[in-house]
Parts: sequence; structure tokens; C-alpha cells
Amino acid sequence: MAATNRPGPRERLLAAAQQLSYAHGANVGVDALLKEADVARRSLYEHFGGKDGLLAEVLRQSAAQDIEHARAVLDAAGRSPRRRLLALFDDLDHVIGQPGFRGCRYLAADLALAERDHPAHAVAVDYRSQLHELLRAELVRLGHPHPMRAADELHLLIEGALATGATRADARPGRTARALAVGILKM
Amino acid sequence: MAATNRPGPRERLLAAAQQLSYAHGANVGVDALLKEADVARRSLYEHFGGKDGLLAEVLRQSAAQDIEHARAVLDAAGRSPRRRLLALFDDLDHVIGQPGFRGCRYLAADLALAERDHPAHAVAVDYRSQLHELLRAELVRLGHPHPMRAADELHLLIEGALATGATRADARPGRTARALAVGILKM
DNA sequence: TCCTTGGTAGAACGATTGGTCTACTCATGG
DNA sequence: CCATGAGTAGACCAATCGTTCTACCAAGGA
Repeated sequence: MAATNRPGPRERLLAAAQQLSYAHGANVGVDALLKEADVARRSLYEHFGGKDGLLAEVLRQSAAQDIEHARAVLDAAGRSPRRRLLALFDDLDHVIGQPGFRGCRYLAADLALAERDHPAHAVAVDYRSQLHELLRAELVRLGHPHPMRAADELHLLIEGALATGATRADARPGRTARALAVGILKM
Repeated sequence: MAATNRPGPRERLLAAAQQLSYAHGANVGVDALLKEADVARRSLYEHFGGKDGLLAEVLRQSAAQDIEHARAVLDAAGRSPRRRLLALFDDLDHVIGQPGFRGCRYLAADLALAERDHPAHAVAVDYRSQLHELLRAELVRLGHPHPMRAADELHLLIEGALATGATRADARPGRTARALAVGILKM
């Protein structure tokens, strides 16, 4: 019975697509995905209806994981909203420094997929609003006078750090963003 | 003599590619480019050696124009380094608000072109270092105690504003970035 | 005058794309 | 026992990709 350890084709496809679509952009060939997942062609179309469906689902899964990760980082930092928010920025350079880091998945998807009604865009919009809400909630708890505006600012810092990290990871943009975040939290 | 008003095929190709490659990403088909430029197939390969060459040249041209534009904005703002730098951020929302705005060209190119040795990457690196140097020079003139670090910060704000603007232009990220820039210039 | 040069128009190339289809395997449950 | 459903393997399809090629044309200089 040592056989069925291996996840089903659906899971293997998601894992392979998550990796390859990030590493090689949205232009990964279907063949490459199938080969990496070691899955029959037919499984892709049965489970996801096509390449676009798979890519959208991958983005959905990533978004859930990323939000979950952010929540975990927040919670690991204790109760103080200030410390919790700064922990998010401390985590940035860790994320950016990872071997295959190539910038923000969701921005990359938005830029690469020109068709305005591609399902991926909706996922990206949703992810951003969730992250924004996470920030805002902490700022409210912190008693910040303008939590909405401050959340916009922190959000912009995160996007800026990820964008900068995509091309100049050596510049330690996480640290830079954190320094600016400290200024925002003081107000 | 009213004939030769029309620019040559090289210029028409560059113009068409600048527009289309921004609007539809790096995946524009060669056929679409030729049709838009109203140019013979052969001209593309004679002038640029192929699609990649054309795309790289477009990026080079864009970089030169963008740096030139930044310089013009700086100079139009007078002598005060503080005012000059803030003018750059005032200009951001103007850029972002333009009809077809889709984020930073160079970041999009970096994310879309997975091959690490594509000529476009070198152009993007060069563009960023030029912009960074522009910022740093003004900060030096301003007498900022840490011009290099501050340039990193301003640069990150610009990237963040462009990234945010690509998907949430209504949030006026230029204004947000400007507010944060003011804080940096005070130090 | 001829002949080079730079352009157009478009057929054709092989490779690759995303997607469909058929045939076979194999475990499971009635 | 065998019927069903999920999965595999791979041929196949039309479309599109970037590229190369031939054939023709028009202006300019020797």
C-alpha cells in the first residue's frame, strides 16, 4: 500500500504549474506543465478545462497560501500591532532573498495577461484587497489616525519592495521598505 | 515632394512596437507589428535582426525618452532640489492616469522575459541605474545626509506607485508616494 | 543607360502552440 | 465477474509562431 502516497494528478498539476508559471512566466507551454507534473494531457482538461483555468486556479491557491502566510507572520509577532506590522516587513527580505524569487506573482500575471477579462485578474484584485484589509485592521488596532491612508502607504511599500527585489535583490529593498514603514506607524 | 513626410520603415516599426508591446505585452505577434507599422516583413529582419532585437531597441528608445522626460520635469521645477524631486512625484499620477497605462515597461519586460540573457534585461538595468543616479544627484545637492539610501527609498516609492497604478489607478498611488517622499526629504 | 540599394508583397518553412480524440490500463464496488 | 470511472499514453489537429525566401518595384548614382 505504499503506492498511493503520491498525490492525485490534480494536485500534481497545481504544484507543477505553481512552480513553472512563476519561474517562466504565464507563457509556459502545456507540454512543459504535463511533463513536470507527470500527468496525462487529458487530466488537465478534465480538471481545469484548459490552461487558463489551471493558471487561474494556481493563482487562487497561491493567494490563499500567501494570505495565510501573512497571517502566520503577524500572529508569530505577538500582540502589539506595531510589532506585528513590522514583522511583515521583516519577512520581506526573507521572501525576496529566496533562490528563485522573481517578484510579485499577481502583478506579473496582471502585466502578462493582456486580455482584460482573464479570470486571473479577478484573483489578483481579490488578493490585494485581502492584504490591504489585513494592514488596515492592524492600523485600526494600533489607533492610527488615518488607517485607510496608512494602509495604502504600507501596501505601496510592499509592492515597491517586491518590484525592486525582482531586479535588484541585492539592494535589500525589504529593509528599505521597513525603514519607511516605521515612519508611517509613528504618525 | 509632399511624399517623404512619412518616416522610414525603421521608425514606423519602432513606433508600432513601442505601442503594441506595451499594450499587449511582449507576446505581440510579428504579424501584428508588421501590420500596425505597415512595413514589409523583410524590413524587420534587416533593421533589427529579429523580434527580440526590435523589442530590445524599443526598450532602449523608451528608456532614453523616459530619462529625458524625467530631466525635463526636474528642470521645469526650478532650482530647489526639494521642489525638483517632488515635481517628479507630482508627475507620477499624471503618468499613471494616462488612458492606456499598464505599469512600468521595464519591470514588465523583466517579468515577461524568462531567459536571463535577453538583451532587454540589460536595458532595464541601465535605465534603473540612470534614474537612481538622477535621484541621488538631487539629494546630494539638497545636502541630504544619506543620499544613497534616500535614493533607494525614493526609487522604491516610484516603483511601488507604478506597480500599484497598474492595477489600482483610482487609488492615486502617485499622491501616496509623494506624501512618503516628503518624509524622506525632511531627514 | 544600367545597376545597386532599400523597400514591398507574400508564399513558404519548420517548430510549437493549445486543444481534441482514441485506445489501453487498472483499481474498485456491485 | 465484470462494469465503471479515472488515469495514462500518445497520435492528431488547426492555428500560430518567428524566420527565410523569392519576385518585383522605384529611386539614385556612376
